[in-house]
Amino acid sequence: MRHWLFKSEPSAFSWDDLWAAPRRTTNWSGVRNYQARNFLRDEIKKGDLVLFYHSSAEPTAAVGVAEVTREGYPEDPKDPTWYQVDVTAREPFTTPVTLAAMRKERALADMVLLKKGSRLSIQPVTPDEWRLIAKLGRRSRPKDALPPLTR
DNA sequence: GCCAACGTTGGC
DNA sequence: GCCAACGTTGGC
Repeated sequence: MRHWLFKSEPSAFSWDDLWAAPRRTTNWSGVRNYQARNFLRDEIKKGDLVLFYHSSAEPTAAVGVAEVTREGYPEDPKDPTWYQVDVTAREPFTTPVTLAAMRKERALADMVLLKKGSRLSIQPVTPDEWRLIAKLGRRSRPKDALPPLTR
């Protein structure tokens, strides 16, 4: 099982939009970059986990975990140039992991997200990076609390 | 709003 | 195949 980070501008589609969607699921479409397309088409598998990242937001941050529930399929079956997957929201972070917080972690220095000029909207995350970000995202969650509302 | 960095397009 | 021009991304 692999890990990924998907960017979305919350003004276009936010974590809360995904959480509110039927079956908390959406088709992740509209990606128009070939490297990201190749991930969607060839490498992202059902059961992979996704960090949902808010770009162009205040703050920019990873805000929750989603799961890939359908592998890559063409947006248009007659012209299989662009691919989509389905993702289902699994867990909102109790504490969003901001871009600034990630930059402070030496262990995350090599993250694709943090590379200068990097703007890939679908990117791989290593298991170590995932572990740390998930840990940061789950801070301060009372043991016996219900999953929090996202807003 | 600014602008650096990037990806794509198209003339040659 | 080169590369300038252009449009977009996304942090600040």
